[in-house]
Amino acid sequence: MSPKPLYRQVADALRAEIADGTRPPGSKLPSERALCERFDAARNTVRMGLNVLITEGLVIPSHGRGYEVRSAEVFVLNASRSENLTLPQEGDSYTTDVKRVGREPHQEFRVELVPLPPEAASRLRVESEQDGVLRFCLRYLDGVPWSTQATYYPMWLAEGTRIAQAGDIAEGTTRYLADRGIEQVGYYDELLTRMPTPEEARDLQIGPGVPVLVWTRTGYGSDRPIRCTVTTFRGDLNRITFEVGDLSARGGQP
Amino acid sequence: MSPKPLYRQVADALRAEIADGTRPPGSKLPSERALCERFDAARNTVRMGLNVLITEGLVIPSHGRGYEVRSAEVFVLNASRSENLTLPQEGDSYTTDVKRVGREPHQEFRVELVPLPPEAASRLRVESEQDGVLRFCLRYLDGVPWSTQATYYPMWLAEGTRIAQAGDIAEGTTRYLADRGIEQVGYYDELLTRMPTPEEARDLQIGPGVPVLVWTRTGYGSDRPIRCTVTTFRGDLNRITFEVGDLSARGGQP
DNA sequence: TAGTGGTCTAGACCACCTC
DNA sequence: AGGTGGTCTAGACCACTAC
Repeated sequence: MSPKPLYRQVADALRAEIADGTRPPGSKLPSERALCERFDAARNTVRMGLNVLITEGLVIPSHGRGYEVRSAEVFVLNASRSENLTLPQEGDSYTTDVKRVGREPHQEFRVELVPLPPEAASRLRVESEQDGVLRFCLRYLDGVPWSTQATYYPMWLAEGTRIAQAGDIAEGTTRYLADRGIEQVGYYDELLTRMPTPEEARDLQIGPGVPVLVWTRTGYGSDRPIRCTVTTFRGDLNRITFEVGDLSARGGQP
Repeated sequence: MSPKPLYRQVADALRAEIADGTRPPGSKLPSERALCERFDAARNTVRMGLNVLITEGLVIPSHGRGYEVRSAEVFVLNASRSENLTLPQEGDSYTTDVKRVGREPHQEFRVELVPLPPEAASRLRVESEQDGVLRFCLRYLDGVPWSTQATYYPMWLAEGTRIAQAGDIAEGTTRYLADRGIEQVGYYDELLTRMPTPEEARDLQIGPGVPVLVWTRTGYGSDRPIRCTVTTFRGDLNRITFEVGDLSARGGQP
């Protein structure tokens, strides 16, 4: 039996203390130098142990203020009800969903004409590099960066609509298009997870050790795809749900 | 302007070389000592830079063999078609789905009577800590650990069925129960991502810097929940999809 | 055996935050 | 000012892998 490396002992000990409630969410860990004494280790070794916990998403380091045990308050997005045009909405789906649970939405918005990235182009079934309309949102919840959403539209759809024009579409683009005869009759959702790119980490203010959840919805008209929406969530703050079939036995649970 | 820290320069330079194809997936990075020379840095500093790339999921370190650029070959699981009893199946959903794309499934299986964990108990609407049946799978794809699946059943359902007995149920449990009058009329899916626990990292042989994708499906009968399935995927190797509505415009795409 | 990454030490100086 | 984490050095020895 080889003994565990010292830095793992540090990580394991602290992880156990977090798990059993000795160090509740929001509390501070002892300082690195204090942990050096406790474990009789060099500072680099203690830092390696703390790094494990950061990578596991358990603690957040703050320069000059110590390490804090992370608290988890997640937002649940119901992907089945989102964009369901038969449900009552005030404004777009995001605003509706967030207000429904009594939290405060805010979004920064922009519209661009861009060459379609390969993933969007293939999903929209147009040539890659061809231009398309990008409607981009950086979304906040109670002032905290929460997710980014990029929706790509093919050029043929931009003509004769306000899609390519700057400015929010108050009723939501899905409804706006539906009212103009471009109806979304079905969609294809893809979900994946990975570590954030440096750009995503910056936009969403993601610390190290937190993955992103990427939700790609391709919306279809009766004869061709009409849009491709890529939503990137902070993995530590979000959960996505789908409802299928008869859930009357479920009651009104969240 | 403060210059970037040296270890970030190391990470950025290597990340760029990976992105532009200079270092293709499967290739080896120069050794730590070689990178020390190239960047005129101490070994610890180079290791900090490499650590960034590990955390981003871009490279995998192997003791004694160097760092390898990770290659991504993902498996796509269609959660809408999975368990759809109207589709032809040979055996359970997992086996069917994997064979459909010409890959080799393998699973290690066990059945236990356990106190229900809180998340499962609340979803099954029984008291926490009460006993339930756990059917657990560790699943491989082409010999690589791919996902774990834990399905919890309430005790009332175990009586008079083979659910609580060890051994695989060849036709799949969903069909087995349906054939015995316990029909799943709807389900509620939840998706989240996080970093793996040490146990998950061991079972799935997940390296540092790779998140897991957790898919929880609660199946409902006409009057109450009948099971809760928690599937934990390696985030680097899996993607989940959902289909809703009329997708005839989509054709037979994968 | 030689080269690789894994672990670890004992310092140093800097940048940030709180008081 | 004093404590915190952030960065960095220059070594050391061990464990694993390849040849």
